[in-house]
Amino acid sequence: MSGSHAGLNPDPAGRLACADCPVGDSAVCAVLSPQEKLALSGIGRHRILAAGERLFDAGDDAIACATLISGSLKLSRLDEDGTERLFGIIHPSGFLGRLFSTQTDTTATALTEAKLCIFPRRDFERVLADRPQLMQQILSRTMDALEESRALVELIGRRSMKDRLRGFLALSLRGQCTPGVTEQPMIDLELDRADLAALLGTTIETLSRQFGALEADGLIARDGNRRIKILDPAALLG
Amino acid sequence: MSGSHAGLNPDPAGRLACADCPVGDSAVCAVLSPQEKLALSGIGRHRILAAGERLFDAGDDAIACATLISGSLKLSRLDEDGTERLFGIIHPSGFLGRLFSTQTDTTATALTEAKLCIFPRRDFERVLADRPQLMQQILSRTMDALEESRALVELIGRRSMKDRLRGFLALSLRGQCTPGVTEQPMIDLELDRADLAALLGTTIETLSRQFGALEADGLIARDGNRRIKILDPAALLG
DNA sequence: CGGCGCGTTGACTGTAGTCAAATAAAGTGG
DNA sequence: CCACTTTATTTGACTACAGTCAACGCGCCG
Repeated sequence: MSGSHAGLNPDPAGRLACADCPVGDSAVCAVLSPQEKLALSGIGRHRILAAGERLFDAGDDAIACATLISGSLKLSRLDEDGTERLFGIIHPSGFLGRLFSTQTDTTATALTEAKLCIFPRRDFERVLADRPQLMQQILSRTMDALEESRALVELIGRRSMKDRLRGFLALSLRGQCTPGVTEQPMIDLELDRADLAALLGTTIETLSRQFGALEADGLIARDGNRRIKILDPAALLG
Repeated sequence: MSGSHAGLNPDPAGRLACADCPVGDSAVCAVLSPQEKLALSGIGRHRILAAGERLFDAGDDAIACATLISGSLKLSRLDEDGTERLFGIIHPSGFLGRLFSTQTDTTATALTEAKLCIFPRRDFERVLADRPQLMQQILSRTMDALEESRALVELIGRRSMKDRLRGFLALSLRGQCTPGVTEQPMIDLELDRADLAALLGTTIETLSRQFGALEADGLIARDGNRRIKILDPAALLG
């Protein structure tokens, strides 16, 4: 790798180089022609967030939407009493931002170092109006996000914490789609206990006990704090 | 009123009459010109659901999207263990349906008698591709729905049931937007206890007790099973 | 070595779930 | 309009589970 940021070589003027973008064929802009991408890249710029750094999803008027190039982000909001609540995790090629609307107070925080391709909201909306395929792409992803949010509602609506954690692990399992049929797949938790508790609507103590319970049941085995081996995938999904 | 269905007079052939549609200027189709509406009405038809009747949101390939004309619907899904889980309520002029996707198992059930304007998914998608304003309208509403779903996540993520119910009442209060500044506004619950429990992720017994607790606190007063007078709006929202 | 961040464990309390029964509301037919 | 049936909601007693506060273990870095 020649640059410090693998897979991305912005030219000296800071223009986006789409040609060698690692998510060029899976992000929303994949539906655009090279010329259209060039036009879009004219209004966007790159930004790198260090782990823990926050991007204001909508609170900031200038930077309202973005594609995640690498790393991962958590979407969260602060309750009125100061408690953090997680809504989901964004992975590379994911799109984030609230178009056509007054701003929300949802923030995006980098879980790892994260590279983003960000666009001013107004400019992006203008481009959108002329490119139906791009708008359809965004619509489709927004509907996916809605689906995902409802899956979360379903998850945290469960009464027992053991079921919530089981359900979360089941979702993670599907999400990771480990290539190659592993009998006992591994899950990498991208969240620490505090974030996972904020996602599932519980406390770190209860979470810890439920991990213990699932392990005692022979369903999982822990390897360090964030690696989980699934001993009985059938029981997890069932 | 001449017909049995107030505000709607489909012609003898079953074609939609958009001219006197009660939600014609607030539904997604409001952005279309009269001619465009005519074209759209050619692919849609009306349907009336009796209270309790279900419309398969996506399980049915032929009927995949719709605008609600009157009445109200609940969106729900059945957990693998047979428990119903609510995701939200649709009101007149609301749009429902999952475009551009494999089907989900979310169903829509009429809470009251409900009139819908339904469209075959494929046909609707074709129209969408040619009408950017309509697509933008749908995108905007989908983002609203996502916002709403996240508000629900925030709600049911709260640990205490009293807070959940308080939060729900607060949302209902904003939602109803009673015209005229009432000091002690009324809320009409559109859901029975079972549905409300399914929405908030609890049981009808606990719900009942929390209603009692809020009443004992002097926050609300109940009038029958579904009417709530808000005695202290400030405490509810705070 | 000692402090610090993160996760686990323990003891205790409070709150929500469960099963069962009573009461209130709504619908039905005379 | 009233008596009766059916359904919806409330209340009670009990149990189990999750939250809270506090202490401990562990790996990491200065």
